[in-house]
Amino acid sequence: MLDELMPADASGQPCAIRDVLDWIGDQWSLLVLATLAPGVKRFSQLEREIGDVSKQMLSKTLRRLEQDGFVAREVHAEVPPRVEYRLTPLGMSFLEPMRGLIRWAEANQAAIAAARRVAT
Amino acid sequence: MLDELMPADASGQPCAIRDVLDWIGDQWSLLVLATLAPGVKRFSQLEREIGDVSKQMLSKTLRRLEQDGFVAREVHAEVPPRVEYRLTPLGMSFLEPMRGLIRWAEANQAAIAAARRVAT
DNA sequence: GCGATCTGGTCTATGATCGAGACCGCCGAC
DNA sequence: GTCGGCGGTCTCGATCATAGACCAGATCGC
Repeated sequence: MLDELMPADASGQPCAIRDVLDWIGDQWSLLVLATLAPGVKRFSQLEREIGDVSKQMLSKTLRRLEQDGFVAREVHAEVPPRVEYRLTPLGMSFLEPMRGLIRWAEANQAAIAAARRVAT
Repeated sequence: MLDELMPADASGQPCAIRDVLDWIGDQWSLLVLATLAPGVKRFSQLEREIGDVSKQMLSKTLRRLEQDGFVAREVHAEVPPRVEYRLTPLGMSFLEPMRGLIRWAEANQAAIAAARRVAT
């Protein structure tokens, strides 16, 4: 598993780690996914909840997540316009392993903060 | 867990997801960690195995991972110089949840590739 | 002796990327 | 009429990554 990380090794398969990093390895995707976890949200709601994301990056991130099938976008033709984003089943299934990562992060936050302080 | 993602919410705690993203959310950290998983490696060995990382980014990434306590750096005063990198226990423990993510990636690679193709 | 080579990096020039904030059309409230 | 909310897009600098040249120190072939 871990040995399959060449850009594209002899077997020609594109390497899962690299793919997952391509999909969600940027600054915001994970945050958006996590913010969307509790349920349907609107654009400005995401903007507010995440707090320090620019509209541009939020828009871009959402479009990419939509393209990759992690979130679904639903436009309601009202005034003012209402656009809702929700996790697809794929997006939800992705949250599963993510939870493991977050749990780890919570458990080891202190250890890393300590390591960082000690570092010369 | 997932609802704790504000930049720094009322409770003042720095939000685990954001932290984990700060630590390993960049393009190369995860790849380096995974490459280092099988055991001790030298700088140029990492460079070769990862393949498309620049020396600069590899150097920078390694220094950050070292600072954060994920990898240990050992310099042998020989000629030519030899520098070895290895995972610390913290780094190894991090690989645990990562494996879940990689498994997910492998299982869902096809689904995402499909979603991407369908995307208008 | 004399250059080539190996190592683990750093430095520099150049291009990609990102964030802040202005701007947009639409409409209802004031 | 003009102010605001909505869901974005556009433009402008600042930041960031990438490729590739360069470095010291020692050893190797010749």
